Amino acid sequence: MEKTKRKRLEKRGWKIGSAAEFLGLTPEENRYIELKLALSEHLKKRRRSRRLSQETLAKFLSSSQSRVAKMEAADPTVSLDLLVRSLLALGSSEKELAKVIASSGGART
Amino acid sequence: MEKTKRKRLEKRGWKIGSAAEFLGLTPEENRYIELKLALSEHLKKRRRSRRLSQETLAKFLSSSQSRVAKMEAADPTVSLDLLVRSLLALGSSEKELAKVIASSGGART
DNA sequence: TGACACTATGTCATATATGACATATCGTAT
DNA sequence: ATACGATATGTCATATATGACATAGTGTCA
Repeated sequence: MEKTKRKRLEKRGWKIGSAAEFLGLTPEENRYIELKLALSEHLKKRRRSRRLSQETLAKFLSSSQSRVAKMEAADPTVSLDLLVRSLLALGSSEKELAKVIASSGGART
Repeated sequence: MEKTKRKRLEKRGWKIGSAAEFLGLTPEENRYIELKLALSEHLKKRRRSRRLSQETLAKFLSSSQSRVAKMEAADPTVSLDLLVRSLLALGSSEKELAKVIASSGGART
């Protein structure tokens, strides 16, 4: 289960941290990454519910298709700034962002 | 009141947007900035409640006093990433972040 | 007054993020 | 099969963020 996660993250290019302990990430790095993952998944959902292609969304955001793809893949080179600005541009409310972020934590209801 | 805000932001180095309309910012830019302001204020609060100096916090974050000052001043050169990572490092929960972000919106209770 | 801890501001070399582009892969029709 | 729209992946030049450092300002205490 943690192995799976490791693969999932390594595959995505996350080679964070230094020492070869546990998963190689500190709890804080982990929470930060989970937060980005949650936002990127939400972005994908929102785009799809609007029936937009990555290309169309990219133009709307003055970005490029490849960057949108990377956002949705939670590529390590995409910043929280870009994710948040994109979601705001897509019409997400602060409350909505808050919900997504809160859920990236304990996933408690 | 809006004049005040403009000064407040311009003074801080925010020279966003292009055209000279209203405040020079689109609603999305504005919401993005408010979000950063909310986080930076929260960071200041959290640091103070822990009775840490900027210098001490900086070392803890492997950063520098000047960058901490800029974080707290919501300087345009500080990223959401840095703000969020700092707050997580300071022990903020996802729920807490969510609250701060939600409040940066309508400020509804 | 000066000395002090703390904070703010400006600059810079380096590190990281970004849009753009090419190209590959996938899905799903015909 | 092939063709086509969408998505993924890799690279690169440029843009932006970062830590570090110097220095200036601010408050407080003797």
